[in-house]
This record gives sequence, structure tokens and C-alpha cells, in this order.
Amino acid sequence: MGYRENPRPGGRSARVQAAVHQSVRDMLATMDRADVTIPLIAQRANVTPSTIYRRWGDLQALLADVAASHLRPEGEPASIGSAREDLAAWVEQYADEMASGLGRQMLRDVLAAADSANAEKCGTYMRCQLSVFIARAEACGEPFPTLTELMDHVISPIIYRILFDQAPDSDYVRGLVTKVMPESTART
Amino acid sequence: MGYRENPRPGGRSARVQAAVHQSVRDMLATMDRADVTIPLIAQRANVTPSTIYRRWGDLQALLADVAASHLRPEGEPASIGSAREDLAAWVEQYADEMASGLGRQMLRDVLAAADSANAEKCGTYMRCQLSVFIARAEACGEPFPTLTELMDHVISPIIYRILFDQAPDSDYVRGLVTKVMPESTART
DNA sequence: TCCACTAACGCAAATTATTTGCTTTTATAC
DNA sequence: GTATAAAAGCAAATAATTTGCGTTAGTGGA
Repeated sequence: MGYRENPRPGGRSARVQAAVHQSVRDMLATMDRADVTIPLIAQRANVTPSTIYRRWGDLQALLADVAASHLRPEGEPASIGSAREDLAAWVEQYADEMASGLGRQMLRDVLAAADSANAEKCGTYMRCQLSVFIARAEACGEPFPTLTELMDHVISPIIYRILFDQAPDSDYVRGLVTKVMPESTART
Repeated sequence: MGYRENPRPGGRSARVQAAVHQSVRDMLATMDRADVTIPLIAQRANVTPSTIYRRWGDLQALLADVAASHLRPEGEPASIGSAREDLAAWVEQYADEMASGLGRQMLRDVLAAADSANAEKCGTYMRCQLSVFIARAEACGEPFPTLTELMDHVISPIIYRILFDQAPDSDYVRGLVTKVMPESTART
């Protein structure tokens, strides 16, 4: 009677989910958000509206689901130089992506849903990614901030500005990373 | 043909706005958010649904408007002791309020709206309030963080946690304030 | 004071979205 | 294979949203 969180891959349920997600992504990329409705999404995905209503509940929940799955990291962040440099590059790209129109909308969709599960998922994704840098630094004996320091003093200010203020620029983001580094490993 | 942002006080338009806002606040306080609909709000406010649709557009916009107006500071923060102590007390209360179910919902409502105007308003309110503490400290010659430091290292982490993680507790909030103070004015 | 003007409201019909009961399909386990 | 149950389809019923048009109530000028 209930819908499973993660449908078995290859099954009908998984195909429907993929089709609906794809349909949503296409529509968000090409049309005005106000025109994205469940009946339209259903039509594009070759699915009945009631299927979507029963599975996701409402448009906000569906958009939050799509946004969260897009926000899930696809792989390990690149390892080019020191952990500090890798982190700086990764954070800068992340900030750019989130500050863009689409990124901003994804953040909003994730937050707008009645259920906070998707928002918490995003927080978890973020901590996982940052942990990779911390582990690398530790492996090299490179001094590095803690996870809490990174979340509080780098990620939080970036997200806050995107949500409540103007998008942060690159200089600002680099400054945050520099300031959080221990023992003034600073450069630039 | 357009609706004015700030209706003249005492006019019919202002009365309708007040009635609708009141109706929304009552409903949010007493019933499940999923049951709060525009037709219901209209009925309680003795107004036609079409009036609300024409004026606000949709439910999200109306909720964002109500939330933002509730988030507007009502007066200067209390001045009991040093600027540092006043700030700590004020921030702690702010964090508590935002972390509560209703506070959290207000943040979400403000962010969920298609128009980011209300979210930016909230950012502005916050900077105004913090500026008061900064001005007081300066008047007393008390060393104090800058506005940017307060926004980035105190407010942002609190809001981020509320939105994407678990609600921050008092100890954590006090720690943020302590850490941002210059020259280790720290105590407890 | 009265009149013209217009923003904002009310009403109701038309449209569109959402819910729901019931049936059918399709993976999965036996 | 067959039984089972989750999930999809279909269609009728309900609820929300949009819209055209007439009415009301503040505003400003004679």
C-alpha cells in the first residue's frame, strides 16, 4: 500500500520515476517555473497525473525530490594539488553552481517542501563531500579545518547569501576558505 | 491596474490586507499547514478568493508576505549590559524562535516564494538589527565584530543548521558568539 | 459639496488541478 | 506457473484557480 523509497532498479516503478524526473528536468530547463504543472509533467512522462499525486503528493514534493537527486554528488571531488587547493576549487565551483538561477531554484525547491527529509539529505551530502577533503589532508599530515568549521564558516555563509542576499562572488568565496585554514596557510 | 506595495493606511485596501494576514496567522497557528487554502483564508477574512488571487497571486506568495511581515523587527533589541552580552542574548532568542516549528515554517515560506523580494527583506532586517549592536559597541569603545563577521559566522551557521540540519542548541549558539568576538573577550 | 476617476473588490461562469474508488498491470516469491 | 501485493491506469467527483464584467469606495479637482 505504500511506495518504497528506493524502487528496485529495472522495475516498472523505477522507469516511471526516471521518466517523471526527466520530464521535470526538461521542463525546468526550458520553461517558466510557473507553467510547470503536474498534469503537464505527467503528459510528458507518459504517465497519469494520479500516479504522480499518489507517489509524490504534490508539486513541491516532486520538485524537492528532483532537486535533491540533482544535488547528490556524482563522484569524489577532483584531487589536483594540496587538500587546501582542492577544497578551494571545489567550493568555488559549488558556490557558482548554487548561485546560478537553476541552482538557486533547486535550493528553494528542496527547502519549500513540507517534508524536510530532502533538505537534510542535502546537508548530509555536503558533509560527506567535505569529509573527503579532511581525510585527504589527514593522510598527508596537512593541517586542515574540522568539518564543523568548514560547514559553519564556509558553506553556511555562502548558502545564506544565496538565499537571503546577493550571490557571493569568487573573491568572497576564496576569502572564506583562506580564513578558515589553520595557521595561516593563507596565500592570495 | 496594479496593486500598490504599501496601501494607504485606513483605506479599504489596507483593511483587506490586515484581515487576510490575520486570517493566515490564525490558521497557521491552529491547523495543519496542508489544510490552509486560499478559499478558506478568504472565507475567514470575509473576502472573495479572487481578491486574494489578484492581489498576491498564489498561496506561496501570500505566506511569504505574512512570514516576512512577522519577521520584521518590532523595536530595538534590549540593552541590558555590554554590547557583547546584549548581542548574545538577542541571538540566542532569535535562534530559538527560528528553530521552533513556526519559525522554521516562516523561513521556508519566505524562501519558497517565486519572488525573492521577501527573502531579501529578511536579510535586510537582520543587518539592521545587528547594526544596532555594532553602533552601541562603537559608542562605548567596546571592541566588536564587523557586520560581515556577524552575518557570516553567527547568523549564517544558525540559519543553515535550521534549514538543512538539526536545530542548533543554546550552547552552540553561545559558542558562535564567543568565537566571533575580537581579542578573546570570551567568557563561558 | 459634488462629480469624475480609478484602484480594488465582489460575483459567477469557465477552466484547470486534485482527489478518490475501482480496475488492471507487472514484478516477485513460492 | 500461480498467488500476492505494490504500483499504475481510468474516470467521476470535488476543489482550486482564472477571468470577464459590474460595483464600491477612496482621491482629487472644480
